[in-house]
Amino acid sequence: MSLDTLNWKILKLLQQDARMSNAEIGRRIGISSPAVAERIKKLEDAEVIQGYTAYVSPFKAGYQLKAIITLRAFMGMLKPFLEKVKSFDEVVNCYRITGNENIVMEVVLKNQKHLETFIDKLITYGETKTQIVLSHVVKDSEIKPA
Amino acid sequence: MSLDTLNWKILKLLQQDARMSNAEIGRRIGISSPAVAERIKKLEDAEVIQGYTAYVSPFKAGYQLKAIITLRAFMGMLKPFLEKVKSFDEVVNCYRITGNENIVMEVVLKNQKHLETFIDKLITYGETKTQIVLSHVVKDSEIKPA
DNA sequence: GGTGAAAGCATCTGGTG
DNA sequence: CACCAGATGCTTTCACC
Repeated sequence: MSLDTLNWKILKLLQQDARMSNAEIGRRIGISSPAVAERIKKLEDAEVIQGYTAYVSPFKAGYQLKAIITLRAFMGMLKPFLEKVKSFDEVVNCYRITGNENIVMEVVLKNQKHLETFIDKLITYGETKTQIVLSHVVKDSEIKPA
Repeated sequence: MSLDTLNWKILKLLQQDARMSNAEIGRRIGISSPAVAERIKKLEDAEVIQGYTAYVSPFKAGYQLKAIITLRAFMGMLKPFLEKVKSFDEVVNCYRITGNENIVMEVVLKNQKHLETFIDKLITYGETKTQIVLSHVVKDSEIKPA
């Protein structure tokens, strides 16, 4: 998929505001709205754009705590964990990584008690390390031309 | 801000597809489109919804590598780093955390060479630990009622 | 990539419980 | 106060160039 200047301008605008109308995008980058629609469709079909999402504040939604939890899975427990983790509502992001530890997760929690019960759910799968998030310094910054 | 059942249904739909029209949302949850528009506006004003974004595949955009980099800042280098990190295009997310290490970052990189030059940029600020992401098991899962 | 007509949508207004 | 219904102006969509 060729990402020319125009496509990158569209990606930039949609990353900044996914609900911007095609007409408005067209006005800003100097093409007609059908042309914008066509380009967006191709970007979606090529899976350059994988979806559009509203960013809901976990804090405003009742999650007072954010944490980074690292897991070092016990022998034979990595596969079961990878299946199970999808069902944990607390886990916003989960990465499988290289190194001594196998998993890094970003989790949201209601309070300390919730953190405690969540960690208890993990101990069957492996050793955990928990780091509480103090602030979110950079938040889903936009992908730029490589 | 009160998050009733209807508001949570709207949040769910917008998290799944931020470009869904108000009319379509209204059809699915059983209210009129002006009512949807009004509720969305209030959710935005209360900063429950903090924005709408297109998810662009880093891989399709030319970033072959993803990594989790942990930084333990040198004495007096945390503040300068927190200022500087916003300008690093490679950093998609950056958290300040509790514990021995001060910072966790999610970064996207073109290739190993790019990883090397990026780590070089960090060594003035502190000690780094790099973990290459093998797979993204859970990706920005939606926030659910707490 | 543009244009123009038809269908659909957002938004404003006024009105109801 | 939250919602609905109808009118108006944009927007999307589809034809075609």
